[in-house]
Amino acid sequence: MTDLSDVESIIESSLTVSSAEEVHSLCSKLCQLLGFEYFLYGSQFPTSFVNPEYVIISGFPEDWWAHYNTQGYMAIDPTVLHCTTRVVPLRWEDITPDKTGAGKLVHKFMSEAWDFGLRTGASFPVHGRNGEAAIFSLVSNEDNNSARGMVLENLAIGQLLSGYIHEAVRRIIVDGESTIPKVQLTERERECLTWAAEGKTAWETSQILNISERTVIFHLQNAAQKLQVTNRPQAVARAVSQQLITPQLGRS
Amino acid sequence: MTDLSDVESIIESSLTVSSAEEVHSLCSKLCQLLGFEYFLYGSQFPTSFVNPEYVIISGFPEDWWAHYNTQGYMAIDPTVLHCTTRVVPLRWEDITPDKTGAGKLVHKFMSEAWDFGLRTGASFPVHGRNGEAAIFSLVSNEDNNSARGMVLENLAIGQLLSGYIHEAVRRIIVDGESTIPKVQLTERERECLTWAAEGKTAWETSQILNISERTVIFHLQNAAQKLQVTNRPQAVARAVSQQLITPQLGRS
DNA sequence: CTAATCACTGTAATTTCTGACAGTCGTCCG
DNA sequence: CGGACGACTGTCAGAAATTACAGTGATTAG
Repeated sequence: MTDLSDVESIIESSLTVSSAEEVHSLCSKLCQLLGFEYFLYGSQFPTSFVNPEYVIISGFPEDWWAHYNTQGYMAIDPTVLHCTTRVVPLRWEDITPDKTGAGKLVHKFMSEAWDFGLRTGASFPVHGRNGEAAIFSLVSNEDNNSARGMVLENLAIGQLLSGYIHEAVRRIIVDGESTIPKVQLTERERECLTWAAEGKTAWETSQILNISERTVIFHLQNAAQKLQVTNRPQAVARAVSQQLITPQLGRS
Repeated sequence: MTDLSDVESIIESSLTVSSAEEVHSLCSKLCQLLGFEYFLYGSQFPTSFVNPEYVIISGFPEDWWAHYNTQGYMAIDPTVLHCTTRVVPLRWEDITPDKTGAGKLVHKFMSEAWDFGLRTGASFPVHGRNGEAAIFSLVSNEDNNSARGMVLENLAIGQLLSGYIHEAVRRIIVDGESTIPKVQLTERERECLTWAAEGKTAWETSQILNISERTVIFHLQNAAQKLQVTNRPQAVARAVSQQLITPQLGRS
């Protein structure tokens, strides 16, 4: 079992790191601490549905990672699939592809990973406040009961620390320089977008907010400009996926 | 430290529970196991931005919970605020409202909670695959260092189990009967919605997909009907928030 | 005080969306 | 084989959104 003070120290470090390199070494440290050889952090920010932004911090063997990318394995990786759809960790031993059709590819993928030293591990999903999805994997190159026991023992710690790692990345990447823009909407812009997302026309929204239809259009146009989008459906999609508008608390 | 086999048994139970009552007793069990007196599970499903669906499973003192609701405390509850914006647990001892303005209300709120026996605890955020946000709180009525130590020790376990609880609720509520409908879109409907969410007009989408503009409109109308919405922005908003359309893997 | 920001309003031309009409073609399943 | 379903296409009228024009008034930060 891992020492509580070590975990606390990693949490504290995660709150102060300020570059991707520091996150990398922090991950390495926690990886070692928990007894694993390899790690991988990856996240996807919903800046666009067709070309989302990715942030990858890899502690996987370089040749495997290169192979993974040239083969486009992300599309079939069962850990990625799990982490985009679930909120609980995936123990790699629980991956059981069927031998037919798509399962065959997954089988090949996993045996290749095994050959590169990625043998026993767990993947932790993190879903963030801005609609981003992240995965953090911890992997051992042992393939035995002791390694599997280690995975089980660290399931909770791994899930907890994945959250802190993700928030560190988020702070550095999104709130920092980055290609991922930070958009500040005004109260009115949010209101108008919310009602648009609710299916109201500009005129209907104007009745709800007791302002003129023209003003509603004005706010929606300003919002669209800030979001760098060209029309209302796209503005609504961005606002929703970046969680600039969220279901109101305390209603219903 | 909690026994690993107890945690495993709770995880297993979470996979088979089939009613809200069973979830309640499962939560009670884990609450006791970790040494707490009270729990609360709450989640919000983004079925609508104005009237979201709530699922509450309360193991809080009844009179406090009634008071909480009549006062509309959800809007100011710092644990709710934390869990809607963060992905890591909140230790209640870290809540430090300023004494000015809104902080004053929070202060009042917390001292009232203390009076009802809610004194030391932690709240765990869970963000789900369909844009839903959940909070799981574990609370002790002790207010001393041993209780605070207990919170710290169970931070990882609590975060892990919150995920399993949430998935159990999700399975029962959303995939079961429920007021939250499960929508199945066809491939074409998803494609058309995705491009609409990218800001493409029906005509532009028709060029991308090599079909007629009329057909794109047709698919969008069918999607809107399935989603029970009245126009395109709303259809896009629903599809995004229910993650019926998601950023494509392996691009960018 | 000045500049910036936000909330607000109007007109007019053009494009896009919505809704209601009416169909074809192919596949899968009982 | 018949029925259900998905993908596909067309026209037309009315409603809504987009773009571009041109402003007012209030508040706030430097």
